[in-house]
Amino acid sequence: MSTTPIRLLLADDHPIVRAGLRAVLDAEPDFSVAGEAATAERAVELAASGGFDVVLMDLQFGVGMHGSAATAAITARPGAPRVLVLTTYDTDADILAAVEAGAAGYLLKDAPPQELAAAVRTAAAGQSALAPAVAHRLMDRMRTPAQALTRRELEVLQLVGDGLSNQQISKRLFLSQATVKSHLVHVYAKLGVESRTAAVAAAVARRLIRQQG
Amino acid sequence: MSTTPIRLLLADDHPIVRAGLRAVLDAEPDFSVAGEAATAERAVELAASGGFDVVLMDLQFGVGMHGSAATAAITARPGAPRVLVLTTYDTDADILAAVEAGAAGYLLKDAPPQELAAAVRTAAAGQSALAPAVAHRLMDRMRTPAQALTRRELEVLQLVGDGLSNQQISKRLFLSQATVKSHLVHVYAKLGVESRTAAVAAAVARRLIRQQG
DNA sequence: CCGCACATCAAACTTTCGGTTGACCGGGCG
DNA sequence: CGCCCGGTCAACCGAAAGTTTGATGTGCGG
Repeated sequence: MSTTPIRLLLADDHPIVRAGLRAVLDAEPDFSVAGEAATAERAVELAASGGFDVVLMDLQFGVGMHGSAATAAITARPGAPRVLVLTTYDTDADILAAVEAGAAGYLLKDAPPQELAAAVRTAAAGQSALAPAVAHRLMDRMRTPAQALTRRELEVLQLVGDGLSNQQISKRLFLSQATVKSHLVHVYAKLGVESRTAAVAAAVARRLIRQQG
Repeated sequence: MSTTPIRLLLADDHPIVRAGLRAVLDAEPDFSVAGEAATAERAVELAASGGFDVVLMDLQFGVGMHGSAATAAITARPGAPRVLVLTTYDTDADILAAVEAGAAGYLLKDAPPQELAAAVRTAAAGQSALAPAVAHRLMDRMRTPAQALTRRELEVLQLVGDGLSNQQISKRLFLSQATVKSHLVHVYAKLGVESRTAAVAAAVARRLIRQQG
């Protein structure tokens, strides 16, 4: 083992979660929590200033930059620390965004502490660390490609989420109702649901569309 | 100050959050974390066995009983500990359910530690502890009772937002479809919409219900 | 005690949505 | 070039959602 501890940066908007991570990780002799950030912007700033080996990054911050954007900003720099995403949701959109942003791992917050510590060591060693459940979801996606919604399908789905009827959507987009239905049928198939409200719920959960707020 | 510490029970499905709460609260000289529960069921069990003054209760557990149900179960017993709800969302549906279940307070997880400690002391003293943002929402509701949704209506609407059909909702809540429709008709009238998706969109915009994410 | 709000249910009705089938067109690619 | 995919549309039918009317029970406050 190395003689210098692994220096960690904790990025989460919840003080309670930061305290929990600090308590759990500082208990490990080879770890050293060297900084905390309550916003994604602050995490990018601190990571750029150097002095960290691994960043533990939340995805959903109350306000401001999203964790995946921060991850991309951090990993884009040469000699950047490894970023380990630690979040509550294991949705496809979140996982893919994190992986594409260059995350070295993806863990769920309900993971037991020893699993978390192991993942940090794996990431520090330059390897990938995916939670079993997350790895499983990625495998699923690979097995069934063509899950991605087309631009037009997302456009229709967004309007459904805004509360419009097929009639209203068809007028808004200068389409026939038949076309709107056609798009929605494809959306239902891709999302694995069978109603418009379920499609919206699934799409919001996967961050495919935005919900006002 | 009293000579005996306030004994706490932490109920949250995330080990990290429990560790964080423990770290933050054990630092207070007059607090003593006397137990942890990873499920709502376990929290009810432990609370019933006695030995706690205040329960810190999360609302969303990954599986099993909901936090508001657990709160109701705990506060229903004579000599029960005070329950302080500590969650991520400040929607009407969650807040009303918690308050009606007998919660002594409602805090958000992004609250600073000292606010949390203060709320625990307030709850232990037998008073109500509401986060400022939450208190404000409750005030708003009182001021405009006309279009306020009843608890039952919110409950139905939340399930609609989760993508369930009337049939599924009726089974989930042990109602007839007629009753579900009846509630929705009232919801539509109060929100000024005329479809379920529009109702969900309006409710999310007004933060009446929670949309995952 | 009476009224009112809330929650519950029933039945019949209209409208919208969901699912299917089939079709046309334009563009990208082997 | 021929093929497939994305986007467009039509007609149809059954299922679900939404509308209307009306009714019952319960609890709370004037």
